[in-house]
Amino acid sequence: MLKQDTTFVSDDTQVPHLHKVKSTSADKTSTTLADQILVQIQTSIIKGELPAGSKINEQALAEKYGISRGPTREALQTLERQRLVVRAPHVGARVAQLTVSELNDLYQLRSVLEGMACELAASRITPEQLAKLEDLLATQEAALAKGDTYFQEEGDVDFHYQIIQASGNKHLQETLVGGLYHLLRMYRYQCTNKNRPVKAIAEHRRIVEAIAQRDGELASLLMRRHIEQGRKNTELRLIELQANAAAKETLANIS
Amino acid sequence: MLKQDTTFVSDDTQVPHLHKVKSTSADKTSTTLADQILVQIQTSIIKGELPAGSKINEQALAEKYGISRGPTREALQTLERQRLVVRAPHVGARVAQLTVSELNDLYQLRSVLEGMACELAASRITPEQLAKLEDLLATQEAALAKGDTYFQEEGDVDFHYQIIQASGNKHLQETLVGGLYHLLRMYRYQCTNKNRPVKAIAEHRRIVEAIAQRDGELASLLMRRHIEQGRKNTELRLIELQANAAAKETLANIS
DNA sequence: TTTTTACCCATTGTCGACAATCCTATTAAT
DNA sequence: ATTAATAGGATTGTCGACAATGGGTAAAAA
Repeated sequence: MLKQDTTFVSDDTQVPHLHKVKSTSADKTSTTLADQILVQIQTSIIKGELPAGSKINEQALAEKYGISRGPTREALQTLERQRLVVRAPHVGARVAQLTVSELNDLYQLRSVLEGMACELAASRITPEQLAKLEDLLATQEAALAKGDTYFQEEGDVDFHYQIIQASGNKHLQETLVGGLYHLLRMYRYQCTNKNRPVKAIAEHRRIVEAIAQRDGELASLLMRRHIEQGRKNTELRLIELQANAAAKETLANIS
Repeated sequence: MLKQDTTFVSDDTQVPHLHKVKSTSADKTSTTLADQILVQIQTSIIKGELPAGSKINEQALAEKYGISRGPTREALQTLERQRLVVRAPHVGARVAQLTVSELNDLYQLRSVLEGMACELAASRITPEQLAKLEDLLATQEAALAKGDTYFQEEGDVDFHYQIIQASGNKHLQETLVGGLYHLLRMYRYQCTNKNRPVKAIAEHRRIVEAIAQRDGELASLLMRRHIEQGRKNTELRLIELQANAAAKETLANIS
């Protein structure tokens, strides 16, 4: 489920007192307006409701969520940090474009970083974390038996997330979770590779085993291969997606 | 000199048509207010004029630069992305704290990323980029002969920066330059290790040679060792710095 | 027709004021 | 004396309006 908010305050149980002043109440989330709409815009982008490469109008976006441009701008800046949005001064924000070369850059970097995470996790993971990881794996395998594709996707994100957590390196965590993962999810969602379910889970199992045996080198190798598989898969889908788009484009231009 | 602005538009040669309509022309400053004060606050933090761990008051900061809180807040959010500032909702911003464990996390990550950069650079660097890199190295060696410590520091940043550029991986560049490098500079500036000048330059030379010979594996190894040297150096200084601070603290409490 | 130029409008950047929240100091209670 | 509760002040979050910039359109020149 990839915890959204920003690190600190890991476990707080403060009662939010839910006194909504404006708009529809019944929100579980309190903190700040910018944070609330952030996750909404996020999912809009990842799902493609805001199409890749399209321009974003601050005013329109603000009105859509019933707030002013202030928090909207802050959310956009956060989305820029997450690589989901590109902004230029005095010009505005656009949804990130999905290109093959960027996909490769992204996965290349991810591969190195998660390889590093595995190596660290192998030497630092606690028994509790390991137990949680194995639980998750069991859940995934159960879901696989039922052919549940949605939880499959979520489970995969969780799997990688837990290993990153177990690495214990704060900057690594921030870089991956705060910076790269959202864009990754966008590629994966829109290139809709659901998927190679059987093999991926099997690869997960082997990675966990390597970590459990404290074999960081092996875990890292397996993870990098696992990610490379995902990259190939996504790349193929992206190419055909773009071919379709290009075809539609030229067709429209001719008519 | 670590190029400040935000990636995209790598090589454009569009003529801006310089048709200043209003205000005084001949300003080098354009773009946006937030960007302008950003670099000022940046250097204030890196140099320790805003002490590590200290609270930042938006209003006071805005007044100091003669602007309103709006752009100030945006600059602070950017500083958060650069790891120089930590913000909490409804509480505010603090300058990042320098700790030994974070230093290690940071350098560990940096080591992996710059190793990766070397490997990519070795296979992708262009003759022009290589020439520029060797020029820089020559300049550094010349500066070393004169014992010029300031350009030494700047030159080192430039050296690593050029290799990162030569890697050609956009996300890697953004992660290192946009995300990690500023905090790194802060550690290095405040732990004031000026330095191990002779050895560092020699290491630089060997790295460049490896890249020129397209030996990415060797270049990566040398780079990782080079960075580890820097880490050790900085760690020692940081420890004694914090020991001093702690001593002063207890002394003040006793009196 | 094509290119250049000038203007207008849409959009972003900035400001000051108000609302909501947190921190602190003072007071009250055990 | 120590802790808990409360009120006040200080600081952050949000809003609406205005200023400044860029893009697009239409007229003018080639």
